[in-house]
Amino acid sequence: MASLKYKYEYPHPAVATDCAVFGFDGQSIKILLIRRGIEPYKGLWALPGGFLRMDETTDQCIRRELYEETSLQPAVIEQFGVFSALDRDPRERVISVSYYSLVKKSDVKGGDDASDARWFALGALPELAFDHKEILDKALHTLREKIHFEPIGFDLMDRHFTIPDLQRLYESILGVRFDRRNFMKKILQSGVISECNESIAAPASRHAGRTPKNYIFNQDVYEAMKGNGRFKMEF
Amino acid sequence: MASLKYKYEYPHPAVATDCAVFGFDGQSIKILLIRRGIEPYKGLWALPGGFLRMDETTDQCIRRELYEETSLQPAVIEQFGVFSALDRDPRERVISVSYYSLVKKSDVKGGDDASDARWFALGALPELAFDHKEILDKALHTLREKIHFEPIGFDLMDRHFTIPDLQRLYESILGVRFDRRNFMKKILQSGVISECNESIAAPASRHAGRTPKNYIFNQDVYEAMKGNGRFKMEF
DNA sequence: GCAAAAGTGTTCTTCGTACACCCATGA
DNA sequence: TCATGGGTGTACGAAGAACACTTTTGC
Repeated sequence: MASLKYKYEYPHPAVATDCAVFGFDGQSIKILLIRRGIEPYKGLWALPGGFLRMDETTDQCIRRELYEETSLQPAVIEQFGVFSALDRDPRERVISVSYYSLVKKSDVKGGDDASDARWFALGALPELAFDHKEILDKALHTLREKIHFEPIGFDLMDRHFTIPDLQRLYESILGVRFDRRNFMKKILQSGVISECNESIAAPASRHAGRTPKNYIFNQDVYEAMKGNGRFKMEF
Repeated sequence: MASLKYKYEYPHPAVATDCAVFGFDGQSIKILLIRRGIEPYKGLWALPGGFLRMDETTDQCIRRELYEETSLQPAVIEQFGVFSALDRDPRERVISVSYYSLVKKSDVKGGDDASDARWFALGALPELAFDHKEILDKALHTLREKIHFEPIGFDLMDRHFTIPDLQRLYESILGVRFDRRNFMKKILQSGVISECNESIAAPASRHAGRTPKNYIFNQDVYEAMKGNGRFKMEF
């Protein structure tokens, strides 16, 4: 048996971080899961994450674990909840500090082909280890609340994107349909995106229909809005 | 020295909970703080809270600590963040799972006269122990975000209240002033409050002016709104 | 040429906002 | 009686919602 060399006057729980990584493939929102290679729950899928070290904050911990397990270094990682049920891990008492992350398709090159990491559609989730289904549900709920008031859609798409893609992203996250004309009018009026005339490498093969225009997100315009008025993306 | 009888294979941090308790006295929003009787930071003021036990979740922990330290059993306690800086506690590595709570003046009878617990106005805060100023700032930020879309004002007031009181509460939390007529029109139109003709015990001594009407919050109306439309209290 | 998807403008309604006067109460 | 604060309604402008046809593209 391993040596028990860390000693405390009072009992301490273990602390771990977990992260629900969201991605968008042009059609619908996806979740990145990792297949567990060890017990407990060996063979089941789980959120990336791992135990906190003494020389790192929880933010640093989840970034390190994400990089180790998926090669991702996402721009956006937000902490949204803590899970502390007594029996959530059969090995010992573990507190999970939970995060969600938004990644662009173009960032994923590394982690995507790892055989033990895969993207899953929300409607086709496998059975998850631990209480990770509960964590994922809360992450999704938080994301849905947040998308109304922060331009998080752009964190999920490439720098150049089309308005129909953006609309599909919103529709996929919120599970509703919008009127194309009103969506376009609203997002354009807000000023946070502008047309982009550079020719883009891959026009992304589609099946039929007119070729949509490309746009870019104006981070600076949004930053200015935060102070004065308020960015809203409700329908 | 105390015996170190709890042993682990890997190092574990301690886990504690802290809670920013908000109350409203009819004029402005207040915070409940506790004076520390022991080192570290002895004599300074701190948020109520304490260490997690192995037989309780963090939610149970903060409720227990609140009751022990302030005799409060608040209806509303929400977890909003985790603080994990390496040096936030000089004794050992401590992760703080942080909550805010909303209490009614009428609930406070117990904890209010405890000599080591006091309400402070936001503009007159004493020096706080640990990183509790940072925790409080984030709690306040969360509260400000939330008040736009959830009727949390009613959790801070007695069951019977007046519209001017409610307006002062919103103004105090958000730090702005509203037009009386528009405020009243909006809150009445929403349907979540209705006039209450029962005579109320103490009309709350005021200095001058017409006696305001009493209203009550319709929880059921609000619950119905959550599904269909959306409760908004923006100005 | 046909099906699928994208671009474009107008009308109507709803909501937000600005604004002034009278009334009840306590000092 | 005067000062303080509460109650009430209207008019204007901005934003949201509903709505149809034409254009481009792949098959």
